[in-house]
Amino acid sequence: MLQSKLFCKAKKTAPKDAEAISHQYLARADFIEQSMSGVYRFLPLGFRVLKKIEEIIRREMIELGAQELYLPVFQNKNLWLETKRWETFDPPLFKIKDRHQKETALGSTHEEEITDIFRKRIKSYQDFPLYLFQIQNKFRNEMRFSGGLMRVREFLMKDLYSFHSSEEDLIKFYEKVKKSYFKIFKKCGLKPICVEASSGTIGGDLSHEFMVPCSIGEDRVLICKNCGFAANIEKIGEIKDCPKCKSQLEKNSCIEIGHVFNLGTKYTKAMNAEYLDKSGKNHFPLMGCYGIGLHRLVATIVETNHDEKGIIWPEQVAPFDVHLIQVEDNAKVRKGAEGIYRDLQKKGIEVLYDDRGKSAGEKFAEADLIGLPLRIVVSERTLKNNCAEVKNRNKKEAKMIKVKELAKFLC
RNA sequence: CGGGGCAUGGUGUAAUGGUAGCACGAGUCCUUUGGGAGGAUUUAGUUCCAGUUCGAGUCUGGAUGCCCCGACCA
Repeated sequence: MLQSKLFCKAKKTAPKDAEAISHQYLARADFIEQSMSGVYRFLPLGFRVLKKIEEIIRREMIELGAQELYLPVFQNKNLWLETKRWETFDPPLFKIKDRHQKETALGSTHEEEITDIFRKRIKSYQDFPLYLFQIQNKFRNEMRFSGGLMRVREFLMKDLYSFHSSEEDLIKFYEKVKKSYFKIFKKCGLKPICVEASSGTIGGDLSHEFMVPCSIGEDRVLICKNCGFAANIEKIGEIKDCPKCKSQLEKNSCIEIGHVFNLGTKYTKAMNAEYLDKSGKNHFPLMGCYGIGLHRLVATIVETNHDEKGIIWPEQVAPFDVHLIQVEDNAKVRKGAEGIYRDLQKKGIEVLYDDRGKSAGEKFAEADLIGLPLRIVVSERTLKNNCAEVKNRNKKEAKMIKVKELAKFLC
């Protein structure tokens, strides 16, 4: 991608309302733009990040044996009446009326939808287990929106639902999903801790949250450094000593980036979704649901991967792999840079090529702000030795690499 | 939903009730190019509706929007 053609234009100043560092950098680097309170537009750079994360998650879900589907945003009121969640307003639904005054809602979660699909076509024990997931926008009528992408009213979410014929099978899968979540978050450059949580309004007997320690986090988590026990303060209250080993607990602010629930038979019972076992007896299947909020994930990645100059994208979620910068806009330098641009692209490396006539300092500052993992500088000075300068965004020192060996060096 | 705050070009800011100005950005042209360059030129603003006043960005009332704190959440 030629930066001269890139729709996103870096800015020197952030909107004055942006307090969270992730909000400031994402806005300044022009990844996102606010449209209204709690609603954000993803511009081309931001969208590329979203797509990268989506693909990491999708691959892991498929690895788990889950099948992807796509459910409607419009939710049937009757389904929500069945589970008695329509009136409780929990999770906070956006209720709307059509022109015939018929009520419907925008999806805030999809347990009702998925259970309805399930009960219409699963009748036998032979169909278990079943795993279905989607990556789709959720709408939540929260009391308040805050922190840029941290808490918004419309956000992209991966939601996975599992159906089981035995508790044992559910627990086994539940643990598998937890492992898979750790893999996903690691690829996103995050090191979350898994904590016991209260299930809140989604319901169920058991749930775990994935928490990333961060000062702007809204959750308070108690961690035992001795035995590794960790729990949301919401679940266990303000206790001082570890319930497992009696050591002193440490209090941490955390961002919740994922949540897994053992729902038991809450939804299958409420919606009368039954199946027949071997002996022809009716049973309610057990359910699990597992969510990751992608907008918050983007914000959390930036919150925990930046320096005073800008974002430092983890490799796998960066909008491009390489930021190629030409210093001095003359025929020789341009020819050198264009050659590298073509070579790298041929190798399947995604390159953002700064071909603009801006000053070197300005280009470097913008490159640091945008935060691609690798920066390659081409100038008269480097070309004199048939070299280009290669620098990691998260390192101070740069290396001179022969232009001919660049592609090989990077692969 | 309760409490607090703010509202001026795209962004950040100024203007005793009396000419809406500055900087950055953006556009065009020229000169520049190793850490946010210079010149020329162009562009664009008082959230909305009432009221007070000879005169309102400024005062009053209302609406709307946005931010922060609490409860809620991925």
